[in-house]
Amino acid sequence: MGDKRAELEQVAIDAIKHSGISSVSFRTLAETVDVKSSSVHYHFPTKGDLVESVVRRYSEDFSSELLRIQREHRTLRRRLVALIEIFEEVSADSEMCLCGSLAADVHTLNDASKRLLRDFFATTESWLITVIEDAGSDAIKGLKTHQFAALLMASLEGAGLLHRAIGDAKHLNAVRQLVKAMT
Amino acid sequence: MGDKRAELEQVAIDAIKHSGISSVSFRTLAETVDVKSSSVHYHFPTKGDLVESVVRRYSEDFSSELLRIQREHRTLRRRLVALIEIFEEVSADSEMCLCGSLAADVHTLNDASKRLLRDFFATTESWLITVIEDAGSDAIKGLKTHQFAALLMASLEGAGLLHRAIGDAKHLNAVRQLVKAMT
DNA sequence: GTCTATATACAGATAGAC
DNA sequence: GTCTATCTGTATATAGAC
Repeated sequence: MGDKRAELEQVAIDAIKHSGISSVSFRTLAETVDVKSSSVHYHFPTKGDLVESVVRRYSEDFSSELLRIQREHRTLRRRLVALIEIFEEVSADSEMCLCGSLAADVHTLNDASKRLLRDFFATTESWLITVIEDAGSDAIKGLKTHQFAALLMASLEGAGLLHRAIGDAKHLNAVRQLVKAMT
Repeated sequence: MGDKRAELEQVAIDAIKHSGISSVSFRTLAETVDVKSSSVHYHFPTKGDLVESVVRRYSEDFSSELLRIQREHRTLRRRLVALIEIFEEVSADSEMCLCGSLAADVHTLNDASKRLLRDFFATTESWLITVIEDAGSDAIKGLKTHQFAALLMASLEGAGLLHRAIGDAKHLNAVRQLVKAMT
């Protein structure tokens, strides 16, 4: 375990994805990586600093995944299904999107983290718009491109939330079905 | 203020819709209705009892709204738009669906409340299936009835979550557009 | 970088007087 | 039904030794 800071970030990310920011304390975090809570404060002076770091890291990793999808898949449908599969894999571990999870507790976040959350959703929707336009569409069955992107964003976050809460995959299945029906 | 118990429930409901269960404490609740926290414990022995009561009350009120929509509107599209408008009104107050808000903190709930949450989503989706079938459809543009219902449920909760978090109405607008495009 | 020790605040909950 | 007083646990955060 060379990089304690990175280790702490990863443990925090998993905990937030699993049960939200309120389940992350400096004490539990410290126990998991086998240090004392004051050592966690050495790496992250305040909880706000910790949250800021994990959102930044998660957003970077997620953007890389989006680029990988664009590289590995050529059709709109396959690209969208690949995105849905990311959400399905996270749900299979009883977790959800880190930013969706934090969105539920936005009132506890500092301004920098709020901005990073906004950026995450904006960036992901921009990617959606790009791959739709890349397929030569400016509308999908009556929905403008930006509306279809917003619908997918909301559906994926909502389905992820419901899956984590009640353990049912049907909502994510429905999103998958929507994509198959509309592309 | 005759009924302190009902008053406490209403304050708790508003707080949960606005910022989640973690924002509700016996102390803040007590101050809002001008009693002491021990008096809140008289009405609700534990926090679990309080949550159970508010979910039950919210679910009953919501079911009444669904019945009202069925009474006041005749076409599928108008009924679905009326449901979306409920979510839009809540979002306009910077709040979201109580059960969607609690879904994010499901790990803090007792078993009874978890069951009530599940029931809320199941009941609402059953209503959706009923009004779709009532319109004579067993599928909507490639989606089976139950899949379209699940998609709407996830979209509405997700859009409500995102609206509360980042203050943008575009996701709920997209759901409205979906309904217009598909009915 | 990590530790011990501690400050301070707030959480849920209970006992017993009125 | 509501109060005062209190218990216990946990949270974020800091000072200072090693």
